[in-house]
Amino acid sequence: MSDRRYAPSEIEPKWQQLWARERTWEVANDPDHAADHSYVLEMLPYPSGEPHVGHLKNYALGDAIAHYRRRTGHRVLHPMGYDAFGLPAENNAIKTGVHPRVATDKSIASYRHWFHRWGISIDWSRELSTHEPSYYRWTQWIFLKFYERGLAYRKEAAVKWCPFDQTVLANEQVIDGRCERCGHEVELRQLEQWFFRITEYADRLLEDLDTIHWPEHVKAMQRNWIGRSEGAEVVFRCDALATDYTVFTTRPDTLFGATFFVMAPEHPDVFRLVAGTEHEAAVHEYVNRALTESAEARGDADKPKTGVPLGRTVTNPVNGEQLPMFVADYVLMEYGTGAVMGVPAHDQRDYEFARAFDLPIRPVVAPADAEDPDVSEQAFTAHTEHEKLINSGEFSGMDAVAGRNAIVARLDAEGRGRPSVNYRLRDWLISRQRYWGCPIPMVYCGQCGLVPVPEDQLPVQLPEIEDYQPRGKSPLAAAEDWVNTTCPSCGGPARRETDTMDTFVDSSWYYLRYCDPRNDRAAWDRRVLDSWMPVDTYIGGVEHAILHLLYSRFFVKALADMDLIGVQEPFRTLFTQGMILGPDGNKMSSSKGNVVAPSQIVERFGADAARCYVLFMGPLEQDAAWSDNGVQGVHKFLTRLWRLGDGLAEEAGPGPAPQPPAPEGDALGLVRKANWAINKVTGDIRDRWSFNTAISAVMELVNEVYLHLDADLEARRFAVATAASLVFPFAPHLGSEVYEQLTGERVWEQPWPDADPEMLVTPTFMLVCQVNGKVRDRVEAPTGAAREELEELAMAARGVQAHLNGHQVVKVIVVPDKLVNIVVKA
RNA sequence: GCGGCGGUGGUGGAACGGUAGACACGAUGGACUCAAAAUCCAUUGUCCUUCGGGACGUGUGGGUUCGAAUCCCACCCGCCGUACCA
Repeated sequence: MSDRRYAPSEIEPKWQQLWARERTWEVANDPDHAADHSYVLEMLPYPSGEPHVGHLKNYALGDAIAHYRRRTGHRVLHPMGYDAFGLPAENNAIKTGVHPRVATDKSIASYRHWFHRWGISIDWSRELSTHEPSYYRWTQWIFLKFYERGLAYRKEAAVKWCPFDQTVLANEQVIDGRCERCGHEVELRQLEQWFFRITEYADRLLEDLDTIHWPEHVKAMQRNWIGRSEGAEVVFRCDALATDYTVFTTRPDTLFGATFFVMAPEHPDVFRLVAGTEHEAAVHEYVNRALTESAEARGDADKPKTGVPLGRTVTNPVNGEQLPMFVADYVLMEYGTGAVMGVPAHDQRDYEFARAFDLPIRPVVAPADAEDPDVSEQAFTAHTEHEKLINSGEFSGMDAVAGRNAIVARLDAEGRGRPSVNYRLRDWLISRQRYWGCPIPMVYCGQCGLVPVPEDQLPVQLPEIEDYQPRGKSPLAAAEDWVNTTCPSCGGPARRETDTMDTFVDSSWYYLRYCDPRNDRAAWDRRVLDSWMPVDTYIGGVEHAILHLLYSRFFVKALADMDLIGVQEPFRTLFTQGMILGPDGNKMSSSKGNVVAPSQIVERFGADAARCYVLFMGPLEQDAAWSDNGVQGVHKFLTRLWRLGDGLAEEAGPGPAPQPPAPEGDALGLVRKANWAINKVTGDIRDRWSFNTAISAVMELVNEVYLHLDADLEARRFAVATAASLVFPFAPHLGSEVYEQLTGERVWEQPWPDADPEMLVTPTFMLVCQVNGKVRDRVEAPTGAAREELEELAMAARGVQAHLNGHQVVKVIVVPDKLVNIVVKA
């Protein structure tokens, strides 16, 4: 072998330049032949600084799939873009005065550079960025479509406000009562804001989860987030004010156990109920304190129950009892109707409230094996068909399920209630009081009111400003020249909407634009779109499980309802990759000083080693800690493969490397191993997303060649060419290099190899011989031998004989081509 | 609380009812070197051993099975999501 060395720094740029020059990965739209289309997509990056190792894993993973699909006969769409609007760039602008576009574009250039340097097979002709007017023009167009259809609307509501970022947030962006961006506690504010009516799609978003191939935990998170509860609405009348109050309950079976009634502090009727009474002062004080408390403190389930009486009563519709009314902060305005019936015997929160206020606790559901439930310590919450109703008038004696249905049916008949479904999901608040986002294309006219900007006047361009500091309203409000406009309807003076859209709006449809990215007459051509959609394979981090992934599903359903797209779901198959942790096992962060920069790894070991290593670390969906030794190990493997290729090129020169016709001895062993590897790698990629074991199979093949360096040349050439071909999806530069050295061909133009079935079986195998399930020997046996023959061979095996010694054979289990288990009596 | 996912060598992990520990890291010994790096070879679950082999081993306890890391039941521990959601 020569003393030349594997030099990724020379090999890799060579192939990268060739792919760029020849535009190898570009794919033209061809809606007439949609059948073989495959859309492989990784979540688009938010460009900030340089890409990190998580990006490397994400794109290496998707790229392997894309390469595999291409070589199995698909036209593969594999595009790239940037989610370019957003707070970090804007906050940076506030600090430095540099326009967010400048910092963003710089970062995009870095990401673009590294995607090239990693050799990711991207169709660069479709590159897009959400901050370009050519993109956000269509974001605005979709907004107008939603507006037309009543899916975008403005309303005043109690919304989450981040005092640090000076903007409102969507529910999904509040984590544990804090802003997901900056970590500050959010406040509730009563503001008029723009919403998307995602709640209208709650049921379909829930049901259609059954139609897509997504990880169970992601589906579970979406189900939880949507939070569908079945129950009933029940009307409680307050005679003093001649007002009906409706509550939502999942436990109508417990209606006879209601002993009080509670309203949320935000409930609009609270002050009216106490106006002019002795309770007025106390209620005002309580409500004001509750409203100023932080969301986090108020949300603590462990804190003792508090509240104050309203001095009024409502009538329980099932038995006419008068229930005392309270206001208490454990009742939330944003769920249900903002009022609940209190059933202390069967709800733990009501139980705690009743104990604190010395209210009666009346059990109405009993376990199957007792007269009464034990409510001396806590509420009794079971309510299956095994529990029975007690103290419930004519319903006493029924089981809890039948009783519940009967009670709801009677309320329904009397007009005092009905079956009902409630959701936890709230409408999506999309307006933001910030600069660096997509302008909302609406104007306010003194004459005409709220007027949409006509489609032919899009895009509403984001104006240049100098002061990005948010002051409780959008910095855009200061751009007077821009704000003042004319009404598209009457031509009179009007003012533009100054809020911008949540950046999740931008990323809710980018995968549609990739299909037809240069179309300047429409957001997309419907035929082209339908030929690519849905995305066949979508890859990204699990952190988007209920933000981006739910919003995108909503978008597609809404667009489908407007007949703008032909699918109901955007992403047929989803794969969520695990995080790469720092070498210390912690999440990478600059403050911990455990950040591994891909640039350094690529410099030391090459892009192929970096890519292979992140896929080899363990199962792709799992988190895994970075190990420098691990990368070195993968680099060693690639070096060994390269040296085999280099040596064979010197020995034989380029030419076809087919499977030799009738190999024998070591050569046969190599040919078999190569076919085994083809079979293993193919299955691992196609059926299991098991790239770590796929790569280990190629390692085994390479090791096998090293153990048989004196085998026939043709067998070695076949084995090494096969290894290069199989490693190509993971290490495309090295795969291309070795394959070309051996054969003179471009590996990506070769079809994915097929295993020769004859080479997957051997004439003999090692028969495992067990006695009572314990392995006692292994003997060589002919493949396909009859059960009797295998039984005889096993019986005769030395290790078996030693353990039979006189015991009576009770039974013999034979698994053909695998094992024999002899069962003996002890 | 609720929902989801996991507990296998010194480490990351293989094995999806049939040989537990593939592949890799680390470690130990050796070869090649003046030396180091690189490379190559051997050994590497634990404990016994007369060196043939034997016993024990996949969080714990039961069960199903000829056979269980794998399936079932109960429990313990860990991670992730979510939570006064009525």
